Formats: sequence, C-alpha cells, structure tokens
Amino acid sequence: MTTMHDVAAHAKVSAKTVSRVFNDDPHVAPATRERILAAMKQLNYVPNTLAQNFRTGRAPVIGVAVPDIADPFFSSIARAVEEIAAEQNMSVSVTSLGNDPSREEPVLESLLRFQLSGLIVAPISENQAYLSRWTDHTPVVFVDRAPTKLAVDSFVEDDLGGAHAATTHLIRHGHTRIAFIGDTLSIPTTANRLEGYKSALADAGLPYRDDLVVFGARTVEGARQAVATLIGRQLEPTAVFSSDARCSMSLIPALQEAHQSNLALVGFGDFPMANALRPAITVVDQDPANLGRLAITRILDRIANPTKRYRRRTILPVGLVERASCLVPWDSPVTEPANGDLASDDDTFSPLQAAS
Amino acid sequence: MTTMHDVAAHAKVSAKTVSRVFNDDPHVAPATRERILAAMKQLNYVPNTLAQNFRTGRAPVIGVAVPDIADPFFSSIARAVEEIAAEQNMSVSVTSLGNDPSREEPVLESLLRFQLSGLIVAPISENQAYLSRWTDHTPVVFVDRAPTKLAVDSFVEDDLGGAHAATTHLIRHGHTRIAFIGDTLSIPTTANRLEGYKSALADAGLPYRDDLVVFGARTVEGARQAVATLIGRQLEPTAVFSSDARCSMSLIPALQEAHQSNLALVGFGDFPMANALRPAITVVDQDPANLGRLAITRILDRIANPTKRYRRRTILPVGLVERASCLVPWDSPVTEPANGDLASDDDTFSPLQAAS
DNA sequence: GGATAGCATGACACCGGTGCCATTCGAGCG
DNA sequence: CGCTCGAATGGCACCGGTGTCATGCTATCC
Repeated sequence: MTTMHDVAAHAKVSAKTVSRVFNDDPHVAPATRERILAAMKQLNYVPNTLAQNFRTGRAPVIGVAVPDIADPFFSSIARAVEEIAAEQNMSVSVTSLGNDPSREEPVLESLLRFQLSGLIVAPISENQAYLSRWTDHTPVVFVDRAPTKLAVDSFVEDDLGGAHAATTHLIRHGHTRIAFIGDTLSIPTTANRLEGYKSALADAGLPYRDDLVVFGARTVEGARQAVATLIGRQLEPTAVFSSDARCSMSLIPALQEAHQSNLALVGFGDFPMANALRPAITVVDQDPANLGRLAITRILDRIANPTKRYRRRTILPVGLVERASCLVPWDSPVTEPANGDLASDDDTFSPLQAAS
Repeated sequence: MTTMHDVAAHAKVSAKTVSRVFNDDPHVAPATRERILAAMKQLNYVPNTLAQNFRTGRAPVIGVAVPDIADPFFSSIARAVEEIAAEQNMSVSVTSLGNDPSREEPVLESLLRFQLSGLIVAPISENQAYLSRWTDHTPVVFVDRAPTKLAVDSFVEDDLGGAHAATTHLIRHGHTRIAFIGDTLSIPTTANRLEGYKSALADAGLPYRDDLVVFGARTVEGARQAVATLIGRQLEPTAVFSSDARCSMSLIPALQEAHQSNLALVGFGDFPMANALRPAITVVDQDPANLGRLAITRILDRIANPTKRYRRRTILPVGLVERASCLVPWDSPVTEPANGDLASDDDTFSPLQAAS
C-alpha cells in the first residue's frame, strides 16, 4: 500500500502538502497540486481510513446490533439506517446478537471499542446496565425494545396499544376464546403485548385464561407444539393473536399442517407475503424502516448537538392493517373492512376457487 | 476515554507493561499484574481498537456489499457470513448497493479504505475492473453474481441449469407457452437464467417467443405491468417462470389482482411463506446461507494461506423444490410430486376449501 | 526602500497501542 | 566470589495521516 509519504517523495514535496491536496486546501500552488495529483495517480494512492480514524479518535461508523439480521423486521431497520448513514458518508456495521443473552455484552463491547459514532441496539438481554460506561461518549439508541437499567434514547412501538387493538378487533368479530402465541416473555415487547391482550380481554369483560397463552413459537417446530397444546384444551380457542411476525410466520405453516383453518388470526408485525396468503393475514403494522430512520436521525442529532436535551423514550403508534384472517368464517365478513388492502381479497390465487 | 498511559501512570509502570498484561504476556510479575488489573478496573480502561488496527494495518472486519440487505436472499448471506466471522472475532460491515450501478465503485472504495480483512460482493454494476487495485492486498469474493473483467473468487448458483430444470419441469407438466418474467438483463443471473429457459425450450422443441419475455418486475407495480402485457398477447402463456425471488414476491400479488389463477408458476429462489401460499410455490432453491458460508470460509482460507491456489469459479448446483404452483389445474396433478414438501399440501389454509 | 501582509510550504508532534532492543536485578553455578 | 543467564521492566520508534506553528518568499503600500 502506498502511503502519503511515498507520494510526497515522488512529487518532491512534504507529506503535509500531499495532505493539503487531498483535503482541498486552497493554499497550494496550482503547479504543485498538479504534480501531486499526477504522483497520486501514478502510485495508485488511496488514503488509509484507519489512520484517519485513529487520529480523529472516531470511526464514521454506526453500529447496528439486532437479534437476527435475517429477520425481515430487523433487516428493514438496518436498511433504513444504512440509507441515511450513507448520506453522511458513514458506514454501518451490522451484528446479529442471536439467542444467547450472555453473548450480548461481549459482542456490543467489542463493537464499541471501534470508537463508533453511534450504536443502535435491539437487545436480547434483560439488563443493559453494562453499557453505561459508554453512553457518555457514544450515542446509543435502542429500537423496538426499551433499555433496562440504562438511561438512553429509545424508539419503540406501542406494543400495549397495538396488542389491545388487535385483541379488541378479534373480540368485535365475535371471538371470546382468543389464544395468545408468542416466543418468550423475556423479550419486553412480548411481555407488553401480553399486557395489551389481557387489558383488551378485561375491557370486554372476558375472562383471562392462562391455558390459552403459549410460548416458544419462534420456530415452526415450536409453533407446531403450541398449536397442538391449544387444540387439546377444553373450550378450544376460535382465534389467535400472534405476538410477533416471526411467530406468525412459523404459526401459519403449523396451522395449515394441523388443519386449523377455522382459527381467526391477527399478528403483531407485518411480514412478507402476508397479504398474498389466503386468507390474507390481518396484522398490526410496525413500520420498522421508520424505527431505523428515527434512531439514526437521533444519533446524528446528538452528534451535532451534544448538549441538547431530547425526550428519551418515544413510543410510536401502530396501525391495524385489516385483511381477511380476522374474519371467521372468512368468506362471510362480520363487518365491512375499512382497509383498502382487502379490496382484492376475492381475487384469490387459490386453485380451489376455480375448482369449486 | 482513558488510555493505556493513564493506567500505566496510575499503576506506576510503563505503558508497555500494561500492554503486556492485556496481551497475556507471561513475563509480568504477579504482583505487578494485580496492580495493573486493579488500575484498569478502577479507571474503566478499554483498549482502543482503532489504535490496534492502525498499528496492524488491518481491520478485523469483513465487508459485505449486496444490492439490498432487506432482501431475504441477501440478508441470509450476510447472516451466514456474520456467524462464521464472529467465531474469528471479526465483525461484519454491511452495505446495500441499491439500484444505481454508478454508486458501486465509490461505495466499495470507501469500504476498502478501511483496510478490510476481506470483502464479499454481490455486484450491481457490469464491470468491476476498478477493484483490481485492491485484490492483491485484500481477498475479495463474489457471491451470487460472477465478476466481470476481474479475476477473483466467486460462488454462484447454477443459474443456467436451474432455469433449465424449472422450465423443463413446466414443459413436462404440459405447458408449451411459458413466459419468462425478470427484473433486468443487466443482472448476470437474470441473463443466465434466460439462457437456461431458452435452452430448455429448444431441448423440448418448443419455439422461443420473445413476446413472452418481460422485464421490470422487481416491484409490484412493475409486475402488474408485466402481467398486463402478457395477458394482452395472442396465445397467452399458461405458465410463468419467475427469474428471481424478488420478482416472485412481486408477481404473486400482481397475479392475484389480475385474476390469473390459472397460470402455473415456478420461481428461481425460495422466499418466505412460499410454501404457505395456496398453491404453494414451486421454486428452484438456492441456499443463500451456504453461499455466505463458502465466501467467508474462502476469505479466511486466503488469509491463512496467502500463496495457496484455489479454483476461482465455483458453481453450486441448485435443486427444484416441487410444491404445487407448477400443476395446472392445481387440484389435478399431472405427475405425482416427489418432494416431501408437498405432503401437506392438501392441508390447505384456504377458507375456500371449507366453503366449497 | 523598508515595513508588512499574505501565501506556499515544511517541520514536528501527536493520536494509542506494540515490536524490538536495552537495562536492571537476582538466582544459580562453577 | 564472579560470571552467566533469564526474568521483569522500560525506552523508543513506528504505523499514516493531520493540526499547529514556523519559515521563506513575494507583492503591496506608504
């Protein structure tokens, strides 16, 4: 790798003058500039970002740590962050935290040692106090999941309100036995959504039955077991509220396998093909890209205005995207859906329509 | 940020000794080690990775540049890379290249200036010659799309063979008018898949009709237009081969809207919920995670064995995952599907079954 | 003509670790 | 007792840019 000193020697100037040419410093004679530019081209000079960052003490890099970058919800967040970071000539370093909460701390620590310009986290652990030693120097923003034992910015969805709305929606469609299916209560979003579900039941005067609440449905296998458990219950549920998109995506194949075509379904979080499934899946829409945009914007603001004060916790409203899976039986709507998403729902892709 | 010198001063030793403690150098007296460890803890010392990397001249970072990290295909690649990189204490810097080929060069250059340990690229431009100045120093591996005018490692799927198999599969099911729907020929995979499609037609003695080949179906809107164009044709197609997962995901809603429930469909590339749709979508499966694993493994091998020679181009076989969308009419299979994926295909989630 | 301002350029330190070599000191041994 | 050897530790340069200040030179003006 050729360095600035090589270029300087070749152009018979000092390294500093080469640096000036690079940084468009006007105090360089045109002839000198030309000579240096020629030397740079000839030697194929490329500045070493590592050296620059080292001197600055900061890397123009935004860290993004999420449970799983292959999950469409989190990859949408990352994509939005990237887009805005790129405008500021910043790059993005993505890390998947995985499933093991004890790995979170070492992973984030090693990320932060890069002297990141900022960090965006959707945590998997239940306590992020260990981050406090960094938060004075590095803007940290939580997304999707609020921090525990740590005072930093966060942008989360209205889990409680969304779950309440989804559950209420099912109740309005006449359901009284509604199951709650999720991954694990250790994820704060799931805990909040369970609360929303409970409060909706309470508001409607329906009993809360904990035999209708099942966890572990993150994988198709887990969802299968959850479905099997529910089917075995006395007074089987007639509807299911799925606590997150990942669960919904596991749950749907599991329901199909178990011939549970009579169960109504509302999921928290939209997901690919949700509107192409038959019935199209009614979901609480979260807009992860917006979450990402808000997070990176806050980081950039914090960098620009280190002393300014911001509201730490932001809870974003979520909307119900009404499709068809909330109706049972699905071909005889209880209420006329308001959402345009439903407009094409009779345009079914199913061969069975043609066959019947 | 407290530095090593702060710790050294506090423990009344030299910076070098602090460095030794950090690097588990055995030549440190136990008492000294204790004193230094105490000082480090008290001052909250964290090593500055930027300085370490600068000295090394290399960042323990693998760059991953793909068209769109929010695309499940590419996010699966990134996830697999990450997983293996993490085992080597390397982090991953992800960049989406977007749609503008002219942005590729500046984006990759700025990534490479970080003195990456390696770079994994799925390019969007048609010429990557500009990377040649880097390839001597930094291992570069292409995935999904082979490099043009550049001699580096690549791992791509058998686009030609896969498209040939998919098209042949449709022909075996009795289709003679098969449309090809893709994004753009400037993506080499699409060009190869079109060749595979053509050769399958030729092998079957079917005519190639370029009025059945339509591009621009990357978005739902584009897919709508593609469908509209095809429907207008004399001798409409009875089947469609979709050139990539993204197109399939756009095409399916478009077909639903256009009431094209009689069209058979095979897509190149699996995608979320493909097996939960009704009919479940028959696809050529690509295994993006494997692509990612192979790429990062090759980079690590290259780092460990700089002189060793490898076969540059690897073409991975692809398999046909037979579901139901290739059968027309779907409820009367022409042949008995071999794939287990079909086992549950009568367990339909569709309300119409219940209704009929 | 001399003082002065302004521009082009260079010298040098510094960012925070670490490789290399020197120095010091004590133990062990002939 | 003196020598050798190894262990513990320190000094210092260096990685590649860049901020700060100094220097030398020319143009300008009174």
